[in-house]
Amino acid sequence: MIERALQLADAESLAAVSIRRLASDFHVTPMALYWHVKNKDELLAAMGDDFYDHIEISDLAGRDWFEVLRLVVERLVSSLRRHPASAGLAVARILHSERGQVLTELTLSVLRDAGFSVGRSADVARTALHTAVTLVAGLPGAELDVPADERDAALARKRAEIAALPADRFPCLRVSGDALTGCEDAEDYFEAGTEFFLAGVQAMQRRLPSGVDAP
Amino acid sequence: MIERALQLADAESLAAVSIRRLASDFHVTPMALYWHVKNKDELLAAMGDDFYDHIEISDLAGRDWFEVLRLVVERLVSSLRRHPASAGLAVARILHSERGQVLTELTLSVLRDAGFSVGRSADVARTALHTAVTLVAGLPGAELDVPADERDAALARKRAEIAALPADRFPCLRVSGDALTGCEDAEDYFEAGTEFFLAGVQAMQRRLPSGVDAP
DNA sequence: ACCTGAACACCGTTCAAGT
DNA sequence: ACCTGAACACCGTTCAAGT
Repeated sequence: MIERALQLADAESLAAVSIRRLASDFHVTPMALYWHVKNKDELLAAMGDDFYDHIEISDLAGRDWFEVLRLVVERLVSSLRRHPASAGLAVARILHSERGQVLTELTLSVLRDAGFSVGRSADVARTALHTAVTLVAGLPGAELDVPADERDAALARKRAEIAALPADRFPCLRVSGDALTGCEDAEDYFEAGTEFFLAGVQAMQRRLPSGVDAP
Repeated sequence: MIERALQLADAESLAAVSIRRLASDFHVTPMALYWHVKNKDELLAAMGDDFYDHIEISDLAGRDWFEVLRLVVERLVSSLRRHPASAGLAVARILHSERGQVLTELTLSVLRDAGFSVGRSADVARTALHTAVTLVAGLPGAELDVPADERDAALARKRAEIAALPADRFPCLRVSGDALTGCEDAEDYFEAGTEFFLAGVQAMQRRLPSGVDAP
């Protein structure tokens, strides 16, 4: 049922996921679902939890802090990519999911070891999750708020609108139209996004008082 | 009407914004609103456009590219902070809003001048917007998905749950509970988030072949 | 243990009609 | 130019009842 909801979100949109719609997919009355789930919020929660249930974390311990951080973002990204239309649900669930808790604890602990203060560690950990979610949910050209069979048309419309802009006032925008609305290589995109985040963290660490832990 | 919708989103939640609810606030039938707005999507679009209508851009030209980039993020953030619960609506509207187009053109043009390729400029510009939205919508402790009068209680519940975690397995999480769920100083938070983004951009620029434009 | 039927309070939206 | 009434197809949810 959760799996079906995640599929439905990707195929049509997260907005298309409803108790009644799922019930009719299962040839059952809407009220039948209330046996399996307390209410719709719990359904969405279970969808968000799913992402953490599919992340490998047991092999992360005992590595360099920076490598752990990179792996955490990479694994978040690849887990979220399984169901991009629901990726946003993961943020609210990380501290309610058992594995989300373990992942957070591990991330915070390597950041503290690297010299970040409690506050900064929390900032970086939060940003790691937000980065992963934003990368996946914001993949240019994915058009996740639109049914799958209308995505090509929606994207074409978007590009036509940019191309129709006056060339004298919007020269950069016009040459960047395709780059803004689409993505040549998704793997490159996710790797670049992850590197961008890691570069920010490194810059932050360089400003730390070296040799001693931050307060 | 748009202003009322934005207020309602902040006071209760974006989900509370409905045609029928707005109509009843104005002591009018739901169908009356359809005279002023084509449908609900157009209402949400107008809410998203509002953010760009309140950004000053005319004084941005003729400055150093890095200063422009900082100002763009800062102004996006302060405009989005006017109505944080609706901040997410801005992403879909930037290229449909007149001032959003101008802002994007300006941003892309300073990035191109700084030596970034078309693709990288698009990446950085997109990330600038996503950063601003994520910072505002993700302000720890804001609890924007919950009615304003339940936010304190929701936050307290969240913190209690973290405090109830087993101390042996989640030591870092427990000491970071408050830092993860709340924010001591919002101004510091937004400034640090902006600096984090800018540090990533700087790291990216340092990798550029110097003296020549990237392909 | 799992599902149904009837009911209620909500949604967005259309269309013809009113002033 | 601006609003209403009635109607339709959707929502989530409760509660008592069925097997």
